[in-house]
Amino acid sequence: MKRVTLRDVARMADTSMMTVSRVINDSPGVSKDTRERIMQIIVELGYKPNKDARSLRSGKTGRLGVLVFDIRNPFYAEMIGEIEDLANDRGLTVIVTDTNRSHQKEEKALNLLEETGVDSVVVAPEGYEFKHLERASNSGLTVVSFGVHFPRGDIYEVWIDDHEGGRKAGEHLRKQGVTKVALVMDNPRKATTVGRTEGFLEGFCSAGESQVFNLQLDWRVAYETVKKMQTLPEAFFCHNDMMAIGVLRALRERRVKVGDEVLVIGFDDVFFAEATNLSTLRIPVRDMVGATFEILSGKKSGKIRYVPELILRGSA
Amino acid sequence: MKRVTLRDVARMADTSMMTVSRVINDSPGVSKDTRERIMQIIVELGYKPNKDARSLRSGKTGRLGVLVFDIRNPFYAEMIGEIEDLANDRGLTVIVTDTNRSHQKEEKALNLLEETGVDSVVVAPEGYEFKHLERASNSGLTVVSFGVHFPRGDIYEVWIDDHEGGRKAGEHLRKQGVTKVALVMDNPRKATTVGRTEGFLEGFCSAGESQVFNLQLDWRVAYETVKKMQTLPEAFFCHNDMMAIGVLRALRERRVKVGDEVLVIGFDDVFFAEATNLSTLRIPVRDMVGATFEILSGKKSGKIRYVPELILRGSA
DNA sequence: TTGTACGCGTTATCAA
DNA sequence: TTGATAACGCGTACAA
Repeated sequence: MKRVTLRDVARMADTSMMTVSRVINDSPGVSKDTRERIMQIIVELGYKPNKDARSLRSGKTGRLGVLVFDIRNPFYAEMIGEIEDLANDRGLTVIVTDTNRSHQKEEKALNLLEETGVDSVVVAPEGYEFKHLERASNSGLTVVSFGVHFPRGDIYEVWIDDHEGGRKAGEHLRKQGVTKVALVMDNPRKATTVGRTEGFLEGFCSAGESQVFNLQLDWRVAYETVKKMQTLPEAFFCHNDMMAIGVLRALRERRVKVGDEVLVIGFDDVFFAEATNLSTLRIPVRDMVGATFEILSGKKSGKIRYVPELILRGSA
Repeated sequence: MKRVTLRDVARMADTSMMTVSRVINDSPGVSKDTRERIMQIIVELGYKPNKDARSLRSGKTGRLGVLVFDIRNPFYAEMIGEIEDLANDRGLTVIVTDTNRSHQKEEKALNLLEETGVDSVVVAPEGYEFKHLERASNSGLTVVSFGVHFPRGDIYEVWIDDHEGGRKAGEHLRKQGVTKVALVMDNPRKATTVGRTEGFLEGFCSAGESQVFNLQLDWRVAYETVKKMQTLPEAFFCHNDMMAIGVLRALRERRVKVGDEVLVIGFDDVFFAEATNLSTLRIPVRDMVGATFEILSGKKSGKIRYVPELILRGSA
């Protein structure tokens, strides 16, 4: 099963490799006759251009790297799905890497992608450091930070305004008359956590008592934490829907009526938020991926901001 | 920012490209001195081998293609996550494509992967046709079907015994005294659907009345179907956990006590099954991915079978 | 409109 | 132990 090459096609068509090359690239300068004849032979032989040779020659890889923070979180799966759709339309190959919630792995994976060879990288970063992103960007890669905002970082971004999202949640709970609230958040070193927490407290106006938990980003941890709480607050604001689902489970086991006795708000609006009737802050993934590709294609640049929308369902 | 090549390193080290090549490949035949000297220069210059050139030269791409049926379903996200882990250990690059529940797209994506160039493909197929898999396999690619069994297909498989899984569910419900059950299944043309349905009916022993719905694989559709049902059965057996979550939502809105008045069993055991207390048939994704890599590395071959385990939680 | 020659970065082969 | 040369498959520059 030897691979069919340009040379084989040329030989078969009794012409030069160059002419065949022109045909497969739709370049001008080939007569209709020759073009058709060659086309036929290409189909006959089942010729497929070798992309590695092309990349080697052209310097462009036609590959797009995607680094996600946690592929098991449906938010990122959704993001990948949307990216794939657009990438496919543009004939790009998508290389996905799960950084598994580890900053160290994020750096490693980024290096690996550079070695593998990609034209650009979309990163949903851990959100603490950004030096590695800048470095990659400086070394000639187009880098887009997806979701996370680094005000002092010099990289492209399609970011979500965490502060504003938090504010909306806080404001809503205050208006609902909530006075005692618990925040089930991620690591406080991250920009995301700080934004959501501070935004919330601003919107909540210190109207009452608030307690902040900074936990590992894992629904099970959230579950166990709430399960063990001595006294429950009147509401929970969760770092994302995954954490929220853990909280919901704990509340269910404690036989608390969610949306009535205790309110819960998540963040992201993944599919199971709707399916489990969870109020949450919607991140417009699809639009954001669209913007990402506009950056990749050079139509836009800089830092593009999106604001989450508060989606009210049964839980709050 | 020109790329540093082997030639640059060789020039700098005042030696030949070949020697440098030997160093970066840990090949024998280089003196300790030269090796160390070259190593140092490699670090100094920040040299990274160009994988495209390597692939071109060696014929091996170091790339693994993964085709999943629906990346938004956490089952597949989990599968990808596990594959990534093992691929990383082996220095493989993973190229993921979501076939978006479309057989047509599955075929297209497979072709695309062949053009992109991969050494092997793991495909979680739609599960109706398998000709395209055989074709790809015959053209020199290592193809592994993940999850789906094609008894008459001549391709490697790491498959899950749907029939046995269904049987376990049916048997359990029968023993619970259920007599009226509804099956919320996928397209009946698929091997998976047939296996789960027939297995269930066998285990259920036609002990009572059963009604089969063949729906589009979408939690929303499942939700709407159950929402509209005139009379409810005593139990639901769902094609997967995604469908089950739709059923659960409908039941909740109908104010039915799940696990008490109506039982529900899913399939897959994704993370939200545990979080929402859903009984289900667990597919050992991690083990299966391990087996997949044993096939890829040539340590195993043929068709490797796994049996789902019935995980009982509150819903049944 | 068509063809020739060279180079992209690497490795296999063979010779020194 | 080291190096020269060719080749992997393709595209660009230039010539015909």
